[in-house]
Amino acid sequence: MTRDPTASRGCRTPLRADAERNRERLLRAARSVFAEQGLEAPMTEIARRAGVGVATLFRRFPQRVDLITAVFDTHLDDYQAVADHALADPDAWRGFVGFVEQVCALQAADHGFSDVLTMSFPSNAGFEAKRARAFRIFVKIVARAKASGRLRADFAPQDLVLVLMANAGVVAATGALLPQAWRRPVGYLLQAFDARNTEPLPAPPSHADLGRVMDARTRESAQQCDQ
Amino acid sequence: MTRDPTASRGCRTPLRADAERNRERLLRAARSVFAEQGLEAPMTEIARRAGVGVATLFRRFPQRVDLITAVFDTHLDDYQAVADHALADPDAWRGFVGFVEQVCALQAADHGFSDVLTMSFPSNAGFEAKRARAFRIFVKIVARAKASGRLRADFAPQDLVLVLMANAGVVAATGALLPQAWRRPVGYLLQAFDARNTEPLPAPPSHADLGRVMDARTRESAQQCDQ
DNA sequence: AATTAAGTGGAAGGACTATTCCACTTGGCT
DNA sequence: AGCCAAGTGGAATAGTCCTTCCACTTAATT
Repeated sequence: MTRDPTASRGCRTPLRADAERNRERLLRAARSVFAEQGLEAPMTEIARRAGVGVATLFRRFPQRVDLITAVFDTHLDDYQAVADHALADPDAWRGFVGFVEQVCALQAADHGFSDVLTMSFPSNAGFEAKRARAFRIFVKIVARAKASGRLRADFAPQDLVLVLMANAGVVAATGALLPQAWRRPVGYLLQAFDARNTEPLPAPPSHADLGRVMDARTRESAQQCDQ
Repeated sequence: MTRDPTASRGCRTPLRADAERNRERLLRAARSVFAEQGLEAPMTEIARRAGVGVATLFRRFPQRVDLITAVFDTHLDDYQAVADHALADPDAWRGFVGFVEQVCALQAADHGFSDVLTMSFPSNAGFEAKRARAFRIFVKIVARAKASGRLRADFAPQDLVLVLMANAGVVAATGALLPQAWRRPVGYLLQAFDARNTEPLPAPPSHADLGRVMDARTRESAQQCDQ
């Protein structure tokens, strides 16, 4: 994409060419390890797969969370693209359904991303800004689908987070053995979101509450103090 | 409940009185630790809370799985009781809905049980027999609710397992911070199970497939070889 | 009260992982 | 070509947890 070696990170002094090369090998290795094993994969495994020493990994990404946000930054772009595409769908309901299905498919395809979607990373403002931007698109998708009459009026945008948590549970349990199993519960949920279902529901958690939950999840998996 | 000290386990020689006392303290401690921290809580923490040495814990329960099945055996009785109660409900649909809600509530109340419900323990035949018996009741609950016309015809009993996996995900993520958050996605799912929703769904996993998944989950969390 | 097999606690050993350190290497510049 | 700051790998340290071991204690029996 970019040729400027400084552009890939926000640092003052550009990395030496070999260091930049190693950084990219680390990102590639981390991407596949996180996808296979989740966010708590051993750092040594990532360094080994990248073919560099662990010191190089820790010098470039002092905290696990730095590596995580660097790896999944591009995934958030995919997330955003899926949202944009859904909003552009001439059929509002189909756009909504497609968005939920595709995001759940992203979760199923990447064990790490599955968790990232239900955690927050306050130490990386850019990362959270991307998430917030995609979520704002989703709010529009929801509004449009409600206006079309197909999405029930009491659907709350926060429900997406609950869906992602539920799907993460299914994907974590069924994993590689039944890679399509998640489609069934997601199918049920999508039908429940149809406006033909009008029975009252328990109240959704507030946006702020979910933010606190997502923060807490990050903190418990990263036992080190940040900043 | 029982006064016969041999009755609480299937062993030949009864335990010495002090040993039996320690065994019960261990079970009580493990119950609360598993509930709070999940099935992977440190063994030393359990021994510490029981006020005994770790050796006592390992002598009585050589493998973690032995402790888990001993602790959750009584929970399976609750599970069974909930199923029996649901089947006895004069309103078949209300029985079905109540069963799903109550089992999900059991998951929310106990982090360990939440996982136990989606794992299998082939090394403990009695444990699996109890689970199978409760599941057979659930199959009847399902058949009766379908016959009443309120439960959609394409609901599969295996869907319960997927619901439990999804709920485990929600409960694990929202945890103590939002102890009621699970009610909303479960509410959605229950509405989706209503016969008014007739759109086709992705096929459910077979019973055998889910059995394999549940076995695999047990194996990965217990890295030791069994038997 | 004496005997002894059963039971006990805590230390020790071993596996695994995160993180730091430092002697050595190398890219980029003159 | 030669300098040197930037960069490197792997060893060393530290922390956590599981599991075993063994010298000591105690319940039950006589």
